[in-house]
Amino acid sequence: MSIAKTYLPKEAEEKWYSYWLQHNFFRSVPDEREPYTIVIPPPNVTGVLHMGHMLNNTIQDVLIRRARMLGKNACWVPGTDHASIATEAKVVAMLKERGINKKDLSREEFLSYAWEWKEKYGGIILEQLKKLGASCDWERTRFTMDDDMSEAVTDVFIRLYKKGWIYRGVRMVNWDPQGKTAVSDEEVIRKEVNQKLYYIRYALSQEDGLSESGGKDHLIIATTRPETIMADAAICINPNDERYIHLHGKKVFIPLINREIPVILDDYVTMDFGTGCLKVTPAHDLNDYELGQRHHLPVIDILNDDGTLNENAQILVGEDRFAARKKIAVLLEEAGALEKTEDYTSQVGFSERTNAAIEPKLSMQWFCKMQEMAKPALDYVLNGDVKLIPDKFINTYRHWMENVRDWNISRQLWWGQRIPAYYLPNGEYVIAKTIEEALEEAKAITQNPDITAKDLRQEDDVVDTWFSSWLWPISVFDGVKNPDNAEINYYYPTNDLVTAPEILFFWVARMLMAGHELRGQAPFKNVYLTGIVRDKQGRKMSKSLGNSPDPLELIDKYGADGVRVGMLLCSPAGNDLMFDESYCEQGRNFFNKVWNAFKLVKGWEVNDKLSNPNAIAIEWFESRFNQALTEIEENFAQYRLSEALMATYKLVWDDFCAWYLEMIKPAYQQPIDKETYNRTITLFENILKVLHPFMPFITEELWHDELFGERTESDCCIVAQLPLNGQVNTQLINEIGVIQQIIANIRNVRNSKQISPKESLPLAVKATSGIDYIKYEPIIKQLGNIDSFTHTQEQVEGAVNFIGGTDNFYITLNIAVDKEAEQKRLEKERDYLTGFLKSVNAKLNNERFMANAKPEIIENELKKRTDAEVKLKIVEDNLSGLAD
RNA sequence: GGGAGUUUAGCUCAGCUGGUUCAGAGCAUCUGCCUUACAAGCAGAGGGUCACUGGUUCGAACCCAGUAACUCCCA
Repeated sequence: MSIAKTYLPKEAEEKWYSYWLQHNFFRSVPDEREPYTIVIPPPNVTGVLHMGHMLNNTIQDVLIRRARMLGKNACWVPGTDHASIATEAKVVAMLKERGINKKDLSREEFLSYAWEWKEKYGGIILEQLKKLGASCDWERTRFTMDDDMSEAVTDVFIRLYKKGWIYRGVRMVNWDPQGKTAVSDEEVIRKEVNQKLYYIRYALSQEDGLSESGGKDHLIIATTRPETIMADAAICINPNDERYIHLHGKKVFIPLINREIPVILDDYVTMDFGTGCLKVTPAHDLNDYELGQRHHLPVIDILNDDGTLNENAQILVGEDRFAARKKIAVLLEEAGALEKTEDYTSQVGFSERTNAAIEPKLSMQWFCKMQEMAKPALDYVLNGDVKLIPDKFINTYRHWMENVRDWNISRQLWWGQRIPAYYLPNGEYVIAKTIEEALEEAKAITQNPDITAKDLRQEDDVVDTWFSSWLWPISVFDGVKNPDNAEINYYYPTNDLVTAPEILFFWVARMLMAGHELRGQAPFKNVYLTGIVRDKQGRKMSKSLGNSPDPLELIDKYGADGVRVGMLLCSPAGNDLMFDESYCEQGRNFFNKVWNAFKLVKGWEVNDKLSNPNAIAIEWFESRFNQALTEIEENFAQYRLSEALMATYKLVWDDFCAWYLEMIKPAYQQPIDKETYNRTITLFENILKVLHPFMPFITEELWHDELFGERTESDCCIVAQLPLNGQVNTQLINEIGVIQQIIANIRNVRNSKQISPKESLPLAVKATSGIDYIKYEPIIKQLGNIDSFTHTQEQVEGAVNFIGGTDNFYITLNIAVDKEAEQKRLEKERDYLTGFLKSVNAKLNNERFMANAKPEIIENELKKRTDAEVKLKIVEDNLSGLAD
């Protein structure tokens, strides 16, 4: 069987992915092996695959594949998240396109549309992940609104309610007027916005003849929200503000509506911001709300849920808040109440989901107490039971957990798990899993046996999506409803969680809370936090900027293996990565290199009669391989995936292809001996194993080549066991290091003298180092194209020389040596060595150094000294030889 | 305003407990090569005041203090 000139990723990818599926290699069921578990951060059903997913899932797949090859029972649970706000918005938009208004639908009707939408689009990302090679156990695919997952959510709600950790209350919430729902603090994105600061004149009440005493009949406030003046409950000034002493105890009129409000004193007010007079609008600003509470001010809510002004506003009723802002500015101007406007930039919150400007709004919501749950969740991280990688996130995490506020868990939406609260006609409510249970309880608390299900009304709100996804690592194994089942006992706690730092609080912290509360154990041991994928200019990749490549096109262009390698090459843990397609190109070049190396080996003819001349090369590479294995292992242990990949890359490209294969490569059209051939095939197989987690497809493709002999159906690279660490001959590695130096020097001489690599050269060595060059002669000859290699005690006249290790080498050329240039070069080297020696001696002659430095460091300095002395002598000898 | 982080070659990053030939890698660049696995390649080379200023130390990219720039989080 011959092998194609280049590797064709697409064919191999399709072929092997379905082969793996057919043979159930991704499947995991509990057995006696050690489990290794990852639950996928479930992507939103609304999403399409973006570069963040590519990175995140490449990392997870590398970890999972490696664990599988280490003999663990690797289980990667996939699934999707229902993403209540985002999905509901999509469905509403879809309905709108079809000419259907959500308001005209019943809850049930709307939900059936939503499910229809989910069935159609909800699995797209998972399908796309398959193209990347993701080895998830697809039989375990879960959705956060699967019946049993939802039941778990209800159970947990009831459990926490019974503990007194869930309560209902009026709070200032972040209101999304477009989604018409409250959103949590974490779902509000603050952005700098260019606004105007309106300076508005409020007339003072004249009842006590103030205009004479104060000389003024008005005060001026500065606000960015003039449309909320109708909701003002007071004007607040700082009691220490000397400019306004005359206002103490006075009252003012709100312009346009002429409602009278008091002037109150509170040192909350910053004197040097605006005019120092603050309008207090308790219904529409969190700080004002708290101020209002302190001063017992009325709460006047002038906004409807959709952001339009209501009757309480008296004017501009029905206008949208932003339209109202423009109009009221005109009205104020006309009324002579607008002093001036100024440009002003400030932070405004926007809904993460709908991008609508968030409106602080008072409303009745359900809350989950955080205090008790935050403590153990923080402790897991602080005492190291759960490791954050990189650990710089511990500080942020701690800060958040120590300042956590109660979690608003209700959402005024339909898509999600409906809150299991049932209201009685008298306004009381009961919490129950079903309406039947609710009815029982209602009868009990009201002492009224005649209550029927019809008298009960279930809460309209659903719970926040995170209230279901915080159960994810437990509920995917049915561990909420059946806390002692075999699966959860086997797979929980999971090993690694790979996610973005942005959702450290949203999700990771809450999973820790739920894990502790429900199982007394953190849900995972390590949290690997990936960076944000940015473009070359450092901008976050986004649809609106259009700066994100289409992942599937990338896979098409560079192969899944190329893209995987490309992603990892530029992804240090926790740091953002500046993605550039050239990384994928590098990945593609890499697998191409592997392919070509394979072609070389495959092309060899074996002659049984030949003896093995390559024992040293083989032993050297085996040692290097074992050394690299350790290095790779250490990198993985520290989650330095890009470095593990780089170590693999260099092992394959440099050590194996550039050195080993060149060392053993038979001359053109010459056969190779059997032993070298067989050993090389084994080495190649080991290389495929090490490469597999990074490049699953090409390695599987090559694995099945007949070069490796017959394979049984289930003998696949994906389930092969990684090679064990073997012996490392350090002396051999060091000596080959010197040999490599010598060869580089020979090539350099050729290059600088413009001698063709085809022209063989004579090499002589004057050795004192004790390296047995005879042993390495075949390698030097083969790689340096040397025809004779002689040992000498004398300097070789008229030859070019160089130092390899601490020995002096000569190449006699049949062209004259440029003595002057040679002298200059040697002088330069002499000066360098002299300087170097001086600095080493300075250390060694320093009493404090000798007294304080560790023995091995002193030993090292001594070695540096002897080496430098030897080299200096060589250089000086060569110099005097040149002078003769 | 508060907190955290970053700053090392043209780019992206390593650099562990301060001590290995006066700081390493990959990519990019330059030079020479279509050398029979690979031009998606081979061989070689150049490239750094470790942000800045002080301090500690026999010794600092690394520890300490300050400054600057950038990024993120919270208000």
